[in-house]
Amino acid sequence: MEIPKTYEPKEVEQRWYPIWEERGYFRPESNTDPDAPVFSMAIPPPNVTGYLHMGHALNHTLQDVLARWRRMSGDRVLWLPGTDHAGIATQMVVERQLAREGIRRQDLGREAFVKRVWEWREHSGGTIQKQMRVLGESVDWQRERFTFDEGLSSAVGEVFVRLYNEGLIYRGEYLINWSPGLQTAISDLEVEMKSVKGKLYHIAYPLDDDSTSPPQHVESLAEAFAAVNQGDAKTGLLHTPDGDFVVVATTRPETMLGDTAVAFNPDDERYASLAGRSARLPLVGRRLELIGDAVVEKEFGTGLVKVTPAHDPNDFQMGRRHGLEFISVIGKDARITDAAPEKYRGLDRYEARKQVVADLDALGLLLSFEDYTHNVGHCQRSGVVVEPLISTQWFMRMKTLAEPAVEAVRDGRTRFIPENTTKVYFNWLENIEDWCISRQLWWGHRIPAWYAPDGTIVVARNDSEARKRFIEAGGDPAADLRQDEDVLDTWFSSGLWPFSTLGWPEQTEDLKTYYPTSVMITGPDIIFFWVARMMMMGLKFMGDVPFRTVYINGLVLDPEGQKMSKTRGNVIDPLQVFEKYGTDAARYALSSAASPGMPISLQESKLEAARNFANKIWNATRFVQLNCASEMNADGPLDWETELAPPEPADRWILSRFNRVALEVSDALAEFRLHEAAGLIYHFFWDDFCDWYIELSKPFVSSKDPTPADRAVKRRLIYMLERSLRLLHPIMPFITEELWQSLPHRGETICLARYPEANAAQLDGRAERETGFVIELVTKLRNIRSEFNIPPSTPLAVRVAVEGDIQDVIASMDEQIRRLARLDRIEIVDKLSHERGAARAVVGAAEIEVPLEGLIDFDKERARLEKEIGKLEAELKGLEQKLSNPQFVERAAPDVVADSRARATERRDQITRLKAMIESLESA
RNA sequence: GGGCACUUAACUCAGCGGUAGAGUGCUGUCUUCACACGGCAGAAGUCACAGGUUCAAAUCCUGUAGUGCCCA
Repeated sequence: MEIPKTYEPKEVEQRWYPIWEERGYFRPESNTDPDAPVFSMAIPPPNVTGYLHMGHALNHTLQDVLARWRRMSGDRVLWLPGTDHAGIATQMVVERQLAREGIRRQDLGREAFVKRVWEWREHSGGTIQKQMRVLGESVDWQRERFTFDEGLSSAVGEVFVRLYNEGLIYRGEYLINWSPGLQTAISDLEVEMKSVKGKLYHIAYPLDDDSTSPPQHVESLAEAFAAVNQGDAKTGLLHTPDGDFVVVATTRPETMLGDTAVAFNPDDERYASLAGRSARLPLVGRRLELIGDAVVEKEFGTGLVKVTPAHDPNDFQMGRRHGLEFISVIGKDARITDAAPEKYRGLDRYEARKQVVADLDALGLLLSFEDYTHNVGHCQRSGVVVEPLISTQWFMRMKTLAEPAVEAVRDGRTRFIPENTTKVYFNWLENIEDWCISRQLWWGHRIPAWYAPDGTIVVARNDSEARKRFIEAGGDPAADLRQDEDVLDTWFSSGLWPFSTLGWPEQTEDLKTYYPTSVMITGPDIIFFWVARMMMMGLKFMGDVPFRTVYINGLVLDPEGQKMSKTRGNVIDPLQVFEKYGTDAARYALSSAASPGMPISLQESKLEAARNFANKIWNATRFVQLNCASEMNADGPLDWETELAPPEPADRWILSRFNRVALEVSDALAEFRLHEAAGLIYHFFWDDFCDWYIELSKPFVSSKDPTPADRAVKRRLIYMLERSLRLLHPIMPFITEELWQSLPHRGETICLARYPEANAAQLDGRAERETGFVIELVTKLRNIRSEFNIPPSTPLAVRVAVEGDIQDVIASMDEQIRRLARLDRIEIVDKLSHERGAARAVVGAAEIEVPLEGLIDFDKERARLEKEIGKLEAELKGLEQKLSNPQFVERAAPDVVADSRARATERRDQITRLKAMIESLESA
């Protein structure tokens, strides 16, 4: 059999997934144990529009590691895949396509447009699924769901009806965020605040003006304003020969066309006299009330603000509190409406701004304008500045839903990892506002509300139910009921995901079995959008949390630590990365970098290291295959105790190390420290298994005429390798399956093989100490060789002065030590010699001596030993300082004190022996 | 403006009360019969700064500075 020297991941990675999928390994039904614990996850559904990005690759890898680990550990695992119809995003994609054909969606009409979106989804919808298969994701494809499925849609209707009947969904006219770009209402969360450089304008409104015509030009107001405002604290009350004026500050002068009041803080002494007076609105002529309201900040501008109740959230509230008029002067097209003076009608909001400013200036009422950086709400999807305006929409009342969601995390029914994300979650839920759920789009779940000609609203699950209820309530059977044209916010259906995917509102077996799910792994950007809403909906409709644990993975950054974005042009395509380094390597790199909640900057060096690791695994297996062929036909993994000859110290050592690592890996995975698990396995495999265990085995496996003991060594190698592959499989599924299949194993796939569990009886402190000694001995000998530039081809001899058990260890591993350190002879002696041409070292309780006649000189050797002494003395000094402090001895934990004493004694002893070596050489 | 993180070897990051770690890079060396995507040996850090708690602080607390993310 020809095995390539270098691991070529591609072929291996293409081969296994179809087999895994066909044989149903990833279906929970592959576990036939009726008492198996259940582990379930619902995947965060990617948008159907798209393709997976690096964030998905991380997120999916982490989920797959957990799923595979739990599956191998004997759980009945359901990892449910699916996609989101992503209302706005998808509609935009298809509209853009149509635009290329020169068609607007309005030209097609609603029905044809929706059909077109479906067609497009059928056509390109498979991209994500393909990518997920490339990543090796162990999802149950037979349970795949889509938020626009029939079942999920009926869940949406059910929830809407129930919440409406409870008064938690209502329809009404309120100030909402309007996206002029998308021509739809959007929720608060879809508004992105961006810092924008604008201007702050100060505008004067005449006070107590009873004229019915707009005010005329006023001279010198600006100078008067400047005169009284020398310092920081501005005054907005001007007394002039032309009368009194109030000065308001605004960044949006065009909205003054809709002003219906001027407000100040009631505690602001400057303006106490203004209460009850009125002002006249320039350019329009409307009379404005002067009102006191606590939301006005005394420090902002002059402390006087114009109030535009129809175009600003704060002003809207003030308008309601004070019974002000709501005048909508900006329409959904972001142009000035007919409610404004004729001159401005039809102007775009920014043109209107220029015009208003010019006109105010002409009147002498524009007192100043200055550069001003402030935050402006932008539509997250279209990027257009959001226009707050009054519109009739559907809303969900959130406060009563939010409380149980807070409570469930507070009392630990759901746990967040990392723990500090709970603060973010609490903060949002505790300050939650009602949610605008209707969208003026065509792609989405149509709002299940019907309107009768008489204005009656009927909310029902479907058309016929609506009609039935309408008639029952005394409606005219002949009346024409029309369904609401609008659709629901995509997140409405996403919020139901953990139970709608399991069949709700039907009480299915799956729902009973897999809800609540075990873990939700998702990104930090959708804690509010999604996690919080799933919590609320799950608690409301299932009476229990949707998941026991929420793991928030970090952002994936580019190699410079910058956020990836299309505008920056630094987006890394995961598929290209997976192609270049191999899927297993990329998965390893992501897992090993995933410290919970921490951002990951994707360095090439990490990917290279992971690729090298994969190559190492490949070659270690190659070594075993080439050298242990005679033992490869065993029926399954061998039992260490009964089928292998009595183990040597090195065997007990590796077994002990393996069990220790298996224990630590399980702990790490259970606590979601995947990066730690990855590192543990890496170092066990590379350092312990490859660098030492395989090397120690070489004298035995290469013999042409193997003894029973040699064969036992080979079997142990196979045994350790097979178990190591199982330990690694959740992180690197393809290479481990490929190699595992080539070794003696039990079962048809490593996916369903048992995850190695630590066996406490196989932990062996003594073996670890003994082999630890051998490792140190070999390392010191290699160090001597390296220090004195002795080529590997020159064999050396060593004399070891040591007592007791260690003599036996050396004797039993004589051949291995000689091979690893390239020695031709190891001699046990009572005492070292005095010869000057030799290098010496202290190894634990032993002393060693390497005769190097002619290769070294005494001065160099003394310098080397003194350097060693220097290191030991530095350590000893620290220890002695501690131990001489009575409070340390008194108060520190007894084992810490004992440990320090033991170490101090050992160091002192080693220093003494090293010094004696130098002395004996000097006197020689 | 408020909140949450981060600042550790040249770079990217673990560690988060008891002897400073990894990967990459660097230096030297070896084409030894698994692997040069490798072996061996090695150098490299006042753990941002300033206080405090403690017998003991990279680790806990407070403050300062810088960086990032989130919310308003």
